[in-house]
Amino acid sequence: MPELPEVETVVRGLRSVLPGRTIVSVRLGKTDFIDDPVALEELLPGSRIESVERFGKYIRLELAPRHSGAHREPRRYLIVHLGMTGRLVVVGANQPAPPHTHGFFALDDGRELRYTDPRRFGRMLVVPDAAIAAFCGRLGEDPLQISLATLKKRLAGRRAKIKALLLDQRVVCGVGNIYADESLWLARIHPARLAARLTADEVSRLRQAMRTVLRAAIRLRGSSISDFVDSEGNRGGYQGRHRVYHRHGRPCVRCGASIRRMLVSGRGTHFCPICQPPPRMPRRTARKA
DNA sequence: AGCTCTTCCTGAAAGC
DNA sequence: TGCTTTCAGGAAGAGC
Repeated sequence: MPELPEVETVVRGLRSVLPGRTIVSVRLGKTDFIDDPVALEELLPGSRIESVERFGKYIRLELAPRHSGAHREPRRYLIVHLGMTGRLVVVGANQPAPPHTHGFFALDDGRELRYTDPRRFGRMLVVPDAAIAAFCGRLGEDPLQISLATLKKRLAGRRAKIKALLLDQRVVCGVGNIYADESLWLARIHPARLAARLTADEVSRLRQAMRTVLRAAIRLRGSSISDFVDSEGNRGGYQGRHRVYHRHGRPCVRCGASIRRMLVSGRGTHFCPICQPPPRMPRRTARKA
């Protein structure tokens, strides 16, 4: 499942080939994951790609304004979220397309940007210049950028479990299930701890753990669990470095205890029961007699 | 308001 | 062995 390191890997690949290229035509397959398919078909052809950026788990292609006659259209952005199983690759337009390829964006150099997504949990939309700040503004800060003071502020007073908040993109953006579990293990914090109950030192360790884990994962070009591949179709290398994710029943590399799996806020959650001590049970309300 | 649960979808894995 | 059932998960929206 593409999270921050996987999306960063895809973005770096796309950045090496897309800027300067113009989209010449658009062909779509299934469109139920696209906000406005007609907008993609009408607004993208003739648009030159200026830059490729990541924000959270989103990919943002900046498109230069088109000129229609004397009229200059607004700058636009193509926003792509890979969801669970989305792939964004650039290949020769004559290459056969794998099943579930629902977006074909032909480029002016004979290649094609393609979007493949079996489960269609991804998302694709065009956002005009005037709306892009609001769209990006809904997200919290990037976990590689956020200051300790800001993170403390975001968690202060929150009675949700810390893992649920790490997955909430309005708190920090880009962390998903794998890197939430890996970061909490490195910081020695149980995923079901309430955010408001974390000590200042624990919040600091958590921030540092996210930075360590995410940077290492970027360095290894992400985790290929199910079918993640980068923009050239290559698998990542970080799946071999997972310490808890999908390791339930196997020994903790730090203390040897058996890694456990539980549900936290409906998510499969992996942790070490020794290194990550569980929260004390909430005080039971007084019972009559 | 804040938090958790449900829903969407398909392929892989578990179950019989 | 092979078919059927269950499950995983990002994020929007419903429900409590």
